[in-house]
Amino acid sequence: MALYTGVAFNKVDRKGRVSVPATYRNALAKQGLDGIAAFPAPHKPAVQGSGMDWLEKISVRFDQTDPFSEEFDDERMALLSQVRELAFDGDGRVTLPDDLIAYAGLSDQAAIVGLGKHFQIWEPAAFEEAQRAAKASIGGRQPDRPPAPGGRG
Amino acid sequence: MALYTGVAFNKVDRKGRVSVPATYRNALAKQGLDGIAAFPAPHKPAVQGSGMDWLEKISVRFDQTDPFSEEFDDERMALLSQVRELAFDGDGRVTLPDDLIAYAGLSDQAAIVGLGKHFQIWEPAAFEEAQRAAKASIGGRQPDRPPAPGGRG
DNA sequence: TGCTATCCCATAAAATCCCATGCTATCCCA
DNA sequence: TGGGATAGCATGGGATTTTATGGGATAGCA
Repeated sequence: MALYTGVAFNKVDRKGRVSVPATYRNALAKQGLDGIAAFPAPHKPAVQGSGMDWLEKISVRFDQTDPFSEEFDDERMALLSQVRELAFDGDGRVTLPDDLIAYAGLSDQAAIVGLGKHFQIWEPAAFEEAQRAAKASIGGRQPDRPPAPGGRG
Repeated sequence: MALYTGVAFNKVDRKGRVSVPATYRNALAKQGLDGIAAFPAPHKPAVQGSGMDWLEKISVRFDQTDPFSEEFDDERMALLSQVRELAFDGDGRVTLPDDLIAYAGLSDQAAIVGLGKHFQIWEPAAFEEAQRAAKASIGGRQPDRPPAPGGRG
């Protein structure tokens, strides 16, 4: 299984398009996926992304009860109604919907942050701040500059 | 496998027609279906829609229960007897019957809400409220960390 | 013949595709 | 090992195609 790592600072153009780092795309392509699933990251002002395989895993869980059970109704609606399936254009970009752009506070640049099995898209300044806070909270020594996505470190 | 996700706010015109989002139509078309199955959503003031696959699936589930049990009899009748097949017109719209419009309280706008294997058609304000409630009820639980079945973490 | 449901066409807006351009990293060869 | 050639990537913008939507024409039915 591929892991998303590193950070890329890419442009958000006037049409709301963002290049997904090639390393991510390659990882997704190996799974036969030609796009990503995106939704508002819980608790964070960011867009969370992953492969559609993740989405299918989620949905299976929702279908385990009888059709009249209300057990998962809330989760289904809270989650699935906010998920967007974004296909790559011919050049490996996705177009972010307006509501997700607004949720993450994006303007013309985006930090695409690898987090293992998923990744997040941040407004760069907000990301720097969140990263600073994260480093402080773990207290360890960290490199000043994050490695490029999928980089050799 | 295709999943219905995201929300579309579409018009309900004076003839009761609603555009089904193109992404949904494509998914339905793969099932060889040129329309949707629609019925009152259980427990919710909304129209529930799906392809035939979903109906077959729940039908099977009904049949797996103890044949002498009356547990699902009422529900089965309530649901399956109310299912209507709504065909697409040439432009990918369906005409909602008056009783379903009334049941969902629709006027001139509809929120078409993806819920995985099925979707629902809501009056927009009612949907916003339901979504807010749903989010609140699950808190910020991470989607990859499902609650134990039957439990509310 | 009046009403309703279905089909068909027109249009504006939006999403998608396609190509061109620098730039950078990689490869190849002397 | 230097340096040019090559391929891959991020980006911009325009052309094209799809969508969503409104309205009218047509056909079916009571």
